[in-house]
Amino acid sequence: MDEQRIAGKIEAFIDTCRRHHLKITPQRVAIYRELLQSDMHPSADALYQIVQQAYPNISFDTVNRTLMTFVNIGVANVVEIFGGAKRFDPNLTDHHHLHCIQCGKITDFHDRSFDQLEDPENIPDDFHVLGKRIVLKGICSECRRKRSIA
Amino acid sequence: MDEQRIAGKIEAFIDTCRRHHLKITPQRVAIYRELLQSDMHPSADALYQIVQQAYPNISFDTVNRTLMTFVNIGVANVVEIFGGAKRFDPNLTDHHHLHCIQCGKITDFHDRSFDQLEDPENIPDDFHVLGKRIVLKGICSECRRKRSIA
DNA sequence: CTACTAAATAGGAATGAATCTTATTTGTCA
DNA sequence: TGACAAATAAGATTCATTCCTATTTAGTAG
Ligand SMILES: [Mn+2]
Ligand SMILES: [Mn+2]
Ligand SMILES: [Zn+2]
Ligand SMILES: [Zn+2]
Repeated sequence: MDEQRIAGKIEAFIDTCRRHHLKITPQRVAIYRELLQSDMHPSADALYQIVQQAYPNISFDTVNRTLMTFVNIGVANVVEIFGGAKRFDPNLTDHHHLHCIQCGKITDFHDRSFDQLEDPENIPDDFHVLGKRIVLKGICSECRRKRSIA
Repeated sequence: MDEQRIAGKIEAFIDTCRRHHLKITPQRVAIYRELLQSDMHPSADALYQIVQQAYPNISFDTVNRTLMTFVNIGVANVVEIFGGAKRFDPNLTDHHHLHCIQCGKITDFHDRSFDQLEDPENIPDDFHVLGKRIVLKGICSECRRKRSIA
């Protein structure tokens, strides 16, 4: 993502914060920026390690709390995992995930036909669907290579 | 699931254990039986509470370790979650999940057209797909009712 | 610009989930 | 039946998350 686009996203983020009467703190903006720049669906701790480089005495709690705030105001999501630490995603567009069961890497993929799937008929008719995601479990290229060597 | 069907499943389970050179312990069978009987995708702790009634001095570690063994030998799966404790699923058939973001309940649904979806074209061609699941996030009927009251 | 106030932060304690360690018990098989 | 590797119970440890509280700060009104 180029710096132009990031700047725009951060503008919009700041607007959203204002709408929710949240203060624009340097920590919040830094965390949001690093989340945007990362394409790996980082955990709170992974992001903490990164943000810490610029803010040496930021606390883990601030990173974690802030990420959950992002989820609450709708600028990020927690993604589906199979255990371990929560992983965060700033990509709000319709998309889906590849999940490497070997190394835990989570990769985006886009697919119009998946996005356009109708909600199924045979679900309890009083379940109110808010979002849909396809998760593909498998082995990523890197792990495949390592495997074929081993 | 009727007792007939459960008995059959347990037979098959015992065979699988033998094939993997795993001992048939009363704990293993009890944990597997309770997992089968539960349709709520229980956590290790939830299952521990249940199995404990019949085996008062079973340990949590045994339940947890045993569930992970089930995953390893392919008689159960860890299902996709958005944080919190792992949830286990003995249903190996092609199916998908409704996820209540309010109460955390995970409900099965079956849908032929979802099962039959082709793997998408535009994924890294060296990602080896092992399984596909659709997750619908939303609000379940109970939580909807509670909400409309509140 | 200054002062005020509610919100946010840092840092550490507490809780929850999963795993590890070790002594003991128990299936399995000869 | 006896030997032995595997499995278990119980508690300790590690990792993830949330809570607590004193301090700092963004936003705002004067
Ligand atoms: Mn994503
Ligand atoms: Mn299921
Ligand atoms: Zn991988
Ligand atoms: Zn619910």
